[in-house]
Amino acid sequence: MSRAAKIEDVASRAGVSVATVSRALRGLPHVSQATREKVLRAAEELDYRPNPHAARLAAGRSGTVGVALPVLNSWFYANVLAGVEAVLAEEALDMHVVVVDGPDAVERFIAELPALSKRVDGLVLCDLFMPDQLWEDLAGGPMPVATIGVDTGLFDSVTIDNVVAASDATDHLLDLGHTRIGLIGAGPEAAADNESAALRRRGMIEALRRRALDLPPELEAAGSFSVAGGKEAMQELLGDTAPTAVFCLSDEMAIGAMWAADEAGLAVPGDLAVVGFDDQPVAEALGLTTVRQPVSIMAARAANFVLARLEGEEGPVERHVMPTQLQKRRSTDFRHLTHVHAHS
Amino acid sequence: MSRAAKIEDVASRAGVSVATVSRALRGLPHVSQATREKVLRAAEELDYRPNPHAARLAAGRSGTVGVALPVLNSWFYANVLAGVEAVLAEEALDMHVVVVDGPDAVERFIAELPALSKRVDGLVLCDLFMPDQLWEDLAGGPMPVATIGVDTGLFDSVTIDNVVAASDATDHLLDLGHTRIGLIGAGPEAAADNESAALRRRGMIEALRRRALDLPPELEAAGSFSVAGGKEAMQELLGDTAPTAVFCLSDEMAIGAMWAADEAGLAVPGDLAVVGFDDQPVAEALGLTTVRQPVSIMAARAANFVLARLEGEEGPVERHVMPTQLQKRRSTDFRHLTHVHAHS
DNA sequence: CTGAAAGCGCTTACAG
DNA sequence: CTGAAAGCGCTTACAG
Repeated sequence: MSRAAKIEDVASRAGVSVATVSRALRGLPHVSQATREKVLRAAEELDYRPNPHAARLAAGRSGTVGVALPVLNSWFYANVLAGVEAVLAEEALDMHVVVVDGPDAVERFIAELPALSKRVDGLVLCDLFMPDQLWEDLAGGPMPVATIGVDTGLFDSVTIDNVVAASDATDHLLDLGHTRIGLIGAGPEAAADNESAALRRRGMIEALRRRALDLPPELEAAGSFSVAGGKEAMQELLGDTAPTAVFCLSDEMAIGAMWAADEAGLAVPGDLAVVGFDDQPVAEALGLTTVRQPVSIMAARAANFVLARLEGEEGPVERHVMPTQLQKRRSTDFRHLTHVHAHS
Repeated sequence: MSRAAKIEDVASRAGVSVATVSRALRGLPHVSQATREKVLRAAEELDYRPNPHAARLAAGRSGTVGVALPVLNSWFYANVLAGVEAVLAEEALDMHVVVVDGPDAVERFIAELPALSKRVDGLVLCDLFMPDQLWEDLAGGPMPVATIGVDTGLFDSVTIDNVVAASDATDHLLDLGHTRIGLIGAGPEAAADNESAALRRRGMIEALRRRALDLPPELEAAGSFSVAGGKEAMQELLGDTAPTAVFCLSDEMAIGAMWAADEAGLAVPGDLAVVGFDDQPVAEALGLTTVRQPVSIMAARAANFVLARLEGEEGPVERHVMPTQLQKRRSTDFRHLTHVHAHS
């Protein structure tokens, strides 16, 4: 009802100076037990809440960690955000979300970095791709940074081995006897703005090469990382030169591909085997074979890297490569394939 | 390289006072064109970025809107967050995310409201349920608030008509000839912490009553709003008293229910018709009949309500009830049903 | 239109 | 262990 209490009110009520209140409330040393209790009581009685802006201005720290990611509403990034948020909430740190969607947004992000550095103490950057020079500029700055999905060698990072993950997935399809395998999610030009996609493409091509196969242009289709994007890409791939299997760079895309197959009257896996990427819960429900990556753990680890640096950790750059696992399910099940072959 | 410029540096470089710099940079009136340009140039040359903490402390405004939601990584809430974020980013406002998961977290949220009110100018509260008294306390405060999924009558709100949505879904199943219809997502005790679920349950019961049917306990199963939760709930419902149709309170749950049905050797919709809620993209891909709600629009509208109040809008409380639409798809397709009947 | 000055509410050396 | 005082970097009446 009355105006909010400020530190001065607490000080006078406790009969001490504001400096002492500040120390006592933040749990700093050099405060006698008796004084501390007196202060805590006064603060309690006044329902005192420190003004964060004043504290941040005075201390030169924001108690905030920034998180940059391309979108908020895909399964993968929503889980990244949730993972980071959980860690920060535990430490009573604020989270500052920045959505960096597309090349223009990256430019804006870069331009606003000096401003951003005034409002966050550290940064988690997820799947943000920018020129080397800018990474180095960032590294020259004072802010601890951890990256997810990108490994610059300059910052603590948590990634997966996209090449291995993709070649595992491809090997699985090859082992099932497929020779015409399509790729949905990355075209030959993927690289600048989506390094992960480029690496997965490379892993796939390497696996094909080992069996003397290649990835002709008519078996590749890019598209947005969504159900609709996957569907459209699959439709592009259908026709005379249709593959017998597709590797999709996200589960959403894989579901879209299965949808397109269904509409075209193709059975999965009989006429078309499908592999996804991520292993979101829906994938298991649908029997979708997919590459599992431990999203929450990756996000939490990146957040913890930043926290450790904020606490003064000085060690060398940590570059964690997390394991992925191919989850083999119905969408590539050879038994189904056999079954279908019996039909034809 | 050198230390970051502050407003004083800009002032002296432009040859004006800091007050003038402040006005010029924020586009306030009463600054001559010539002066403004001089200031802008100086700011540009020094790559000046205002310190947000100082500005917020001095102005008593945070330029930040808070968003509270139960989780970040479900489809629905991820889209709520994305919708709010898009609106705020457009206005160059910061977003402060607060995850309020479960009753304990609600208590903590309430306890921290005084602190929160110092760091945000307004609040979007999504599916937050608390005692009437606390809503009134909030309404007594200075902060503009908009609610999503809750209509207290005290704040601008955007909701759907859960009763109608659920009875539409139920009517659809009844029209198809189902008489044993299960409910997944809300038990008889749902209410305190999940009003939407309680309302949907009521809508279902009303639709059943109109046909002289009821909802016996063995046809209800609560569970977490996830694929796994839906699966478990469905498994509970299977057995001697299994329903021929289920209404699930989220698409994730519906997908889990279909999964359980599949594992039990039941065909959808032949042996079990399934209806979901939300209409996420995957639902269409799977042919899942579901209630569509316009999530992004709801989120954006709530955010805009808060913005309008922040800009001084004084009108009466806005209570928007958004339309929902039942999307009829394969998972309840009567033709399939007929087809199956022919078999038996 | 412009400036001098007070003030926003904290934290942090510096003394004692 | 504790306090007085300066300072963090802005905004905003108040004058002119």
